[in-house]
Amino acid sequence: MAASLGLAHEACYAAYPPAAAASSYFPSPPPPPGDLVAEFPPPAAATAMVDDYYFQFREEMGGARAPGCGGYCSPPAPVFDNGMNLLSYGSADGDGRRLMSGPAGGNGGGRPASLIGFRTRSEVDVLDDGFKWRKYGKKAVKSSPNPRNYYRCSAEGCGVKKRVERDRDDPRYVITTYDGVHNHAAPGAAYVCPPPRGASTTPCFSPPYSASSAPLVAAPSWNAAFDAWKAQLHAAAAHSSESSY
DNA sequence: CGGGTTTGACCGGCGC
DNA sequence: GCGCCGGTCAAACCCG
Repeated sequence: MAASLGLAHEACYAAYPPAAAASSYFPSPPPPPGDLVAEFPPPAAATAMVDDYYFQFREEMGGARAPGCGGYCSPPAPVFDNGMNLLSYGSADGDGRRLMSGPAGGNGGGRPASLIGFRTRSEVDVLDDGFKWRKYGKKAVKSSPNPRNYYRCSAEGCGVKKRVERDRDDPRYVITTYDGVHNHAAPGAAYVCPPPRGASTTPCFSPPYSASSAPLVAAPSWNAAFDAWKAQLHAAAAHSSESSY
């Protein structure tokens, strides 16, 4: 079965300052590929490369500026059915340990069915991503001075979970890890648009424009674009392995 | 009163 | 086997 890309929602996370939109999303430079995939065997070079390219992809696709707010909006945060282990993103914390874990994340049974995490520079801990979440736990983790919060999708029958915690090294960043694929549409796509720097830090939660006219990368095209990227990467990886090994 | 949050307890995996 | 740790449960609590 081909790995499918299940779109999580149509929200966007914004980060500022705008001038550094891309680097606001991800560490600069990105964490070493080895860290990204260390938890998910096999840590094939190709996989690491895909992860690396994924950063670039999101940076390139994430520069669309949302009118009416001071931030830049990233593409929708995807939740992937990644049988291909493509999107396991997690920056290593200070100890070099994984940030992501979970029933499927442990090495006991293979890779996670769908797991993606990302960093967002935000002063609010919980970013509205268009889905309704219910908090079910809070835990102090040894590897970080900041507590980790656990959320579950409130939709009946939807088992998607997410973990939210402040970056240990830079508390200005929120690390959100999604685990699972939503089996329903977002109840209300929300756009989180931090105001310009210096202004109130209260995010706006209503879309500043209709989804149809949004200059953001629309969900389907984002998926399609990423699919194209994957195809390129696999082709490149195949070519590279042929010529290098 | 219903739904969400808080928080301590509990459980299972893992390393020693 | 034991202790540590992360993840989850569930009762109490809070709030609209």
